[in-house]
Amino acid sequence: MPELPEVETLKRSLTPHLLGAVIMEARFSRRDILEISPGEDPNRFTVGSQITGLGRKGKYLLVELDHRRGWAVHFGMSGTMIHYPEAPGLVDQHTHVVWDLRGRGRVCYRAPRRFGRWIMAPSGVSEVLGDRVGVDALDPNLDGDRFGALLGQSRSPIKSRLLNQRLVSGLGNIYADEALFYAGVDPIRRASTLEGRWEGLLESVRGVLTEAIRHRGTTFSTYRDGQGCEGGNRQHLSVYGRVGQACPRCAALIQRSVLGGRGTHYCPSCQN
DNA sequence: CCGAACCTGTGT
DNA sequence: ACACAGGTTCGG
Repeated sequence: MPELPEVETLKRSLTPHLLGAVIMEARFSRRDILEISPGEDPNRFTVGSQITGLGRKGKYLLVELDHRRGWAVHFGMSGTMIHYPEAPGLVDQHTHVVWDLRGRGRVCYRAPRRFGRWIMAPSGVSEVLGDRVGVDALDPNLDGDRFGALLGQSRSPIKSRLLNQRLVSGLGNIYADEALFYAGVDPIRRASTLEGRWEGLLESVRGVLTEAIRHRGTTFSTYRDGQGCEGGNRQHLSVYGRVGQACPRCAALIQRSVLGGRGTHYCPSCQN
């Protein structure tokens, strides 16, 4: 579910409640969503620590504990992390992590489909992701040339390149489709043929992401921010989820196809 | 590179 | 019963 704008919204909405809090008690109820170093115990690793910062890289929420340790949290398709001012909050069979904060309520992580992951970082939460997450799409150091150099070295469809988190991170199915629409680029166009259009595509990527953050993310069904509130960006989407509706630019009908196994939404007339 | 796999839930 | 869903990884 959450792509970059949703995780960014989550981070911002959780920060005032979590920053500086001490984790009094923790319950990790499913081993299979944890990536932990052998011999480490998630509870012992966590309990008694102070939350010293919240960050984000791509679609990962970085929870920094004291002594440079922490957790890198991924939400898969259906994950949520909600802060409740007091217990119990929503705890059911899909709630896999619960943290009780001293005097500051409780955080519950739910992931009904269990595609999410908690990656333990015993030394450096931003480094633990290694090369599985490339430069963040909103990183100011990313420019058109670098963007093109990263994505353009392949004959794969440009949309598949945008979805590859090892190259540039943060885009998922919604915002890849939206960015390609704004840039006027056909999703199946081969990446190696985008010569001269990288600057424009990167501008479109940044545009759709920052607008979505401004609207606090897109909620189709399960996305919620740190207080359990829905995002308001859905009504601002141009093509995603709008099959059969008029293109906002040329009034042709938005189409849907399947690319790399993902539903792909585009205007057949504006995008080439 | 595509499809399948990993999961549960929802809508037709 | 079947298709589909905001993601990632693996095998062929």
